[in-house]
Amino acid sequence: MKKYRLGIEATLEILGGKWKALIICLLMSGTKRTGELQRLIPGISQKVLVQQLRELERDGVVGRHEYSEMPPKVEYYMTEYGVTANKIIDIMCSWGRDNIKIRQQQGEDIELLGKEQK
Amino acid sequence: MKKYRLGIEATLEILGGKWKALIICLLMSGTKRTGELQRLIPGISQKVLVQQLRELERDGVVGRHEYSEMPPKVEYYMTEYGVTANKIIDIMCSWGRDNIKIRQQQGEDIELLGKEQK
DNA sequence: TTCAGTACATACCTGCAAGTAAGTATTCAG
DNA sequence: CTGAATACTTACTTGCAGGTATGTACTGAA
Repeated sequence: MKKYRLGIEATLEILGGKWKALIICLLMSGTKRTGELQRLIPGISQKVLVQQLRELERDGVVGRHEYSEMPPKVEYYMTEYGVTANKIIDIMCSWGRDNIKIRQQQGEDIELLGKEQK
Repeated sequence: MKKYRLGIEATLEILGGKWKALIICLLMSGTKRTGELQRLIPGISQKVLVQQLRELERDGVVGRHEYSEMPPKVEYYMTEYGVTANKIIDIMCSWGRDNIKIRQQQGEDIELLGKEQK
């Protein structure tokens, strides 16, 4: 019997992996192929990418569509349920961005890459 | 130079520790002493509690007030900045609770302890 | 003079998420 | 029949968050 003390624990299990939020952000803007994700996330290894995608799939957040073609082609997309996480991701992103700004103003040597919209 | 790809990474660094969200939830409802927190979080070790509190303090989320009394007395509380995380914590909690409910309906052997309000 | 209460620190250990590197399967193009 | 392209496995290694156990400092009560 698995026990949670707070709902947030379940949330962190699903979205708290090192790369999961990033993967979700990318899939939010549309279906992506495996190799595409890999190119969009420099630094992640293939093993870990597949692993995180499998976990997100298991948790019902992303879907996987395998075309029976050769060479292989697999696409990942947000499920209907996964899209409900949108609000969380957005809030966490904007709070984090604010936090980074504050720390920059305090002279910390940090940077937010890319221009996240909003 | 520390680099972030998305704001959410900074958020997870601050709120993503194993016990941090729980600590914040408890402090949301008022100032607490060290020992009090320890009693409210069965399972956490003293070392880790202190460690997480220090990190939250370093990140400006909680404040620490030390009374110069004997025996020692220390109190922790949410800072003005920390309170801005309220919305995140709430959303993550409610999304997680929904997730747990769904999984229970699917017959998974999990449970949400305590009766979180709302 | 020993113990209880409080809030730590310090040293050491462990498990698991993540990283590295190499192998598998399939088909078509040349 | 070799190599490229794609999407994976599998085996091994590493780093570090978190856990365990014990020590320190201070004072008043018994």
